[in-house]
Amino acid sequence: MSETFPNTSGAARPTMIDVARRAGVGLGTVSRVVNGGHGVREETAQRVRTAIDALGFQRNEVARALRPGKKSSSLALVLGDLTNPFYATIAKASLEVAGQSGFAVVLGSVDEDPEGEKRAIQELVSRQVAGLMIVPDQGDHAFLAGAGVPVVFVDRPATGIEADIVMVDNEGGGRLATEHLLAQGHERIAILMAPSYYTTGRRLRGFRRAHRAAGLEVDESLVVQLPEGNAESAEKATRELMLRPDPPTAIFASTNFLTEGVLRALGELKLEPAVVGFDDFRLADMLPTPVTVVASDIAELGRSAARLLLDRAAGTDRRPPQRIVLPCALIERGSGERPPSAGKRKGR
Amino acid sequence: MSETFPNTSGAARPTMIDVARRAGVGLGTVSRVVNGGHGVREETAQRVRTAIDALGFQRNEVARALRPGKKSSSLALVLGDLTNPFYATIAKASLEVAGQSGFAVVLGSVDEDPEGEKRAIQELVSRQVAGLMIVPDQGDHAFLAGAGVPVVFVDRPATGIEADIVMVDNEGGGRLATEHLLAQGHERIAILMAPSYYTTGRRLRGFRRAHRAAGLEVDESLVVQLPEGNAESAEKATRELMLRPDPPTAIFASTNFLTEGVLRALGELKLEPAVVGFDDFRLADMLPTPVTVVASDIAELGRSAARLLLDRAAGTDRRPPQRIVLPCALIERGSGERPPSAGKRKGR
DNA sequence: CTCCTGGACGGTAACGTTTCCAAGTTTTAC
DNA sequence: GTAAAACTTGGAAACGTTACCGTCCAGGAG
Repeated sequence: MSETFPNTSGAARPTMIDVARRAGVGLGTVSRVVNGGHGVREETAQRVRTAIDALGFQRNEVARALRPGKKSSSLALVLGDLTNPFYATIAKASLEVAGQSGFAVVLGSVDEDPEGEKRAIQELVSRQVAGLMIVPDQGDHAFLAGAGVPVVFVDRPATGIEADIVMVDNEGGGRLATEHLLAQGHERIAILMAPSYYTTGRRLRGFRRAHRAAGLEVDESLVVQLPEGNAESAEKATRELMLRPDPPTAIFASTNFLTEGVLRALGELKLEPAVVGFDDFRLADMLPTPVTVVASDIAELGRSAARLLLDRAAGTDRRPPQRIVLPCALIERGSGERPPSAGKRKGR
Repeated sequence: MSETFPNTSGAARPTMIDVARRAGVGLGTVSRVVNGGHGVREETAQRVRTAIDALGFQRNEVARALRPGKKSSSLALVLGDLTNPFYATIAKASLEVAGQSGFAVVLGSVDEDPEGEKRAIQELVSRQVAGLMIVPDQGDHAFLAGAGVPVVFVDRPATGIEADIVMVDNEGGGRLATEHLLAQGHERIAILMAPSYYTTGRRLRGFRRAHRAAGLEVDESLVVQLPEGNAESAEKATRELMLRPDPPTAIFASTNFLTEGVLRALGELKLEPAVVGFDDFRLADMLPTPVTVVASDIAELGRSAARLLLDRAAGTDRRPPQRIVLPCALIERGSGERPPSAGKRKGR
């Protein structure tokens, strides 16, 4: 039968008052038992617990969160497209850590829209979350300072507010990728960058550093700033790049989606320059030429963020804003180890 | 300036009382204005709005949700591994729809653990969410009946409670995939199934139906029940399957992760039986042999679920439990169009 | 001019919890 | 044996909002 009608035991879920009445104790005592039972005689506590079980009582978290100081036992996570495995991994990892501490996670997904992000964040704050984990867009985040909620930024810093941040070593990763290509003898390396992401900028910096360290000039025409951060955009750019009279012999794709686009274009053109991508992705090792990437532990990004935020929310951690930087590692799979001469048409 | 210091009126965020004081009106009036402003003179309403803007007031959703009847404006979504693009897509889509109606989504991720799911759900219910979207595990969900919250099941039904459900046409999809392989002349088709999922069972049913319709017997030794639903498990099973004296000439992988495992094994063995997977996945078209799949609109699954739940929560929809079934379509890419004779060693 | 009607508004009682304080009870110390 | 200290316990006051119930005022009808 489809519970169209309130259940027989009465419509309302039992409250602490019901429990107190049933156990023959005061309201305060029930509360104490529910919150760990300190300062309650074991015998009394037992009686209360019996009543709780009998009634199927469950604390109303909303009422609890109403009390001043007591923030709700929820964290908020604001990020972009969950369909991007990068974000999904962060979400999963932070969910796990939060869950272990009895915290729920409220998700705010924002499709890379600066104004929408602010709205989403404020909605979440109005829900009295205990803390915010944000993968920030550009734009000022100063409005967060007044919110009275601890904030941890993930993957990239935000302007206008000083807060904890967990990120990967973008510059180091960019440098690693580039050095690897240089070591194969490549001298004309293109870099594809998503538009105005902080991370991409740092990766470019590593790219430049590696060149400088090798005593090479960066050909600025090979530094491609894409209009959009998706695969299509990268595919188009790659096609143009490779059809130039002086194409690069290697490509560094600064983002997982961009890597996909690059590979799509190359597959179509039947060209095989060396390719290194930033961030690992599923099936990277199963493509016609397995893809070499610079990767970091994205899940750890999410875990660290959640841990840090929980500590802040609990008031346990009163240190000044932390900055956690996770290392990147190169995973050689084939596409990044092609020599410069391989950039010719396949099967020449 | 970045509001580093609490605003002058005191650290706490402003409440309706602050607004009322500032606007020189009563508390009730502020509430009326915030909730649509009926029964308030325009002039007064304007004064209230001015005060709201001046103070940066935002309604405390927690306090609001405390009132009886008023559920919080949050939906809960309980699902498995967000890292699985299938789940991620559902999450993203439902988030979008909910967001458009001003609802937040609280996520409960459960790693396919029957007991953990119950705990997670109860935690969410205690947060007074307005509705639950659940991708259910096995196990009885009767305990939901008393929760007094509308429930929509996603992707698979649950026992013990009658509720709305949104799912894909698993049987039809399984039949479609199988018919396609049969049409290529395959007579020995293996099916790989994740353990005890409802969906997998239906897909098998379609598999059998297609055989029967073609007047063929199913070789039960080719119906492989995997111990786990991951790629590794499928990889191992595929290896064993293909090394048999009488290997199948085609494989139907009933899940996206399983498809991956199958391909991994085949790549290693350098064998090329026909392969059809259930559910599309990123890069499926870029693998050495592009992968033919039976796919459905997963995002629509999430959207429908959210829409349905919102209607239920609002009380708009009082129809008996609905059952929405989305169609599947075959996407031919190559791996499913190989003839039976191709199942030999590559480049023989 | 008075009475009545109706809209606008102010005040107050919930909602279910936590926290504080006072009162009661036991234990400890002398 | 008494006083003080420690521990239990009950009750009441918040938290910020909504809903209801009056009161007040304006305007129309008689």
